[in-house]
Amino acid sequence: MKTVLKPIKPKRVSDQVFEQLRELIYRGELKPGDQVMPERELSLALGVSRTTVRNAINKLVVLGLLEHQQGQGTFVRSPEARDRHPLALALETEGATLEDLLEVRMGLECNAAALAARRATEDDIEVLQQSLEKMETAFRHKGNNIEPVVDASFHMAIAHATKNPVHIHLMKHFHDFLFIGIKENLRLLYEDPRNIDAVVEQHRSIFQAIARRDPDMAASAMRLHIRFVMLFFRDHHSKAFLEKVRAPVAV
Amino acid sequence: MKTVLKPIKPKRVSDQVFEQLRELIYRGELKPGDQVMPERELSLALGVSRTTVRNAINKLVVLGLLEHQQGQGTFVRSPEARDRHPLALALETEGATLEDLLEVRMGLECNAAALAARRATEDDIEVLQQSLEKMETAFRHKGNNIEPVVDASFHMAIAHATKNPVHIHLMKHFHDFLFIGIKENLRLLYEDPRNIDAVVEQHRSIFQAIARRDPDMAASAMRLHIRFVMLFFRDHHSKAFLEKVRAPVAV
DNA sequence: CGTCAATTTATGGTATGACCATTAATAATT
DNA sequence: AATTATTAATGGTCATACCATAAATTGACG
Repeated sequence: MKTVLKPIKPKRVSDQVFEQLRELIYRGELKPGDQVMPERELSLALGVSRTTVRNAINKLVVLGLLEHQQGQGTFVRSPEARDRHPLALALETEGATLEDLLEVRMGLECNAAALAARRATEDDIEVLQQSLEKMETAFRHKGNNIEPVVDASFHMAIAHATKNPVHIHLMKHFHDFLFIGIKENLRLLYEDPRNIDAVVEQHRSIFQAIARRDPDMAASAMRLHIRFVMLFFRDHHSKAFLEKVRAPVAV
Repeated sequence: MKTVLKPIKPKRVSDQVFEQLRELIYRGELKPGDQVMPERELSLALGVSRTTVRNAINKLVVLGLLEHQQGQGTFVRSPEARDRHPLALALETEGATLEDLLEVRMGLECNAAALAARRATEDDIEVLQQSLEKMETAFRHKGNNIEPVVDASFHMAIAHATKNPVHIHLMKHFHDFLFIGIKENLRLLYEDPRNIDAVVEQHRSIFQAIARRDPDMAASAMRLHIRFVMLFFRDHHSKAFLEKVRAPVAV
């Protein structure tokens, strides 16, 4: 019989720091514009040398997630400022549309939702619920000022709940063109409170399905959610197109 | 009058080193596969600290131009290899299994099959058919000597038929660790002619569904195919896995 | 009192030098 | 001849000190 060898991980320390920081950004705990802890503090807090911390941070700087400002600090770059991401760029040259992105997510995430419904731990469900509540309260308090990152964190939480390292890796690595690329458009979606309400409701359905361990319902709820977003943009774009046609004159 | 001021250069030392090295690569003085001077030598030759040299090199590594090999040196990456390895390497350290990969493919490719059924052109269908026939004849002539690449090309053909640049892009990046990484295991699958026969049959089902423009059937056929491979690897030492897969499968 | 320059402070950037970790080549052992 | 230890080369990490830059604070001066 073929023994399953243990998956040893000889990770570099700086890579582990890198992962942690990237996670903070993707989960929204470090929002665009935020200043990250100074290198000296970080090295102290993590128990590693400043050299190692610097390597990790530099990596994030090169990837466009962070930005150095000597004498001032290191800051999280706004997504709009990092449209130069190689992947995002590659997609543009291929003429990818928002709908293309959502189509792929349809396949990936419906499957992921089903897997999550089977394997989510109590902790996973806890995280999902928190993410959901975060969105609900943000909606009630600020009205139309919802950060797209809250949306993304919900989907990333589902990814983690699948316990599938390939899926998790995929979502992390391609996060930029799976979410960031459409952040501006998401703002459009969130301009209308009715849409926020609908999205929150859809998220709740997904959450409940996962919490009840119902894979089919989870996949189905996710499908409805993504389809909703898809239809919104299809509709919105056609509307914008019509407006352009009707008002062809000056600004 | 406003004179065009010189683009002042308050360059960081490490950036200057970075520029020099990048220039060497772009000008071809450092060709793919070449080893770059060890960090200690470089720092001596350039009259800067090793720290600075390392920063410059790390930047090039993140950008994919160089590649570290601890204990061995730092090498210039070939342009073709620049996109691939990071994913496959990262996955290994996370202990991803074959089943994890197939799970993700389940989501991606079932969706893709449905899309392909809707959008495939006559040319796409032609390519799919050729890929299918290639496998069939290879099976009849050489028996158990099927190259995994034939399998892969079928799936890539479906990806192209979706007309979704995001999916195509994803599959390209996926290809390396999705197919090449499991070459050995695929050989195992193809050792048994019955398996080849089954896989060919499954591919034919997928093809027919796409040719008949039946999205649901295409997705369903793809689901059966991937599940077959999944179950084979889950317990390929079991003689009776064929019976298991013939049994009703609810997904 | 207000303005502007000097000083302080916080933070990233560079410099040394030592040691750890990994790998391939080499020597030693059987 | 094959296997096993040793060594050497190289990237990775650590610790400490100091340099460079930019904001905040202070203080002299009008």
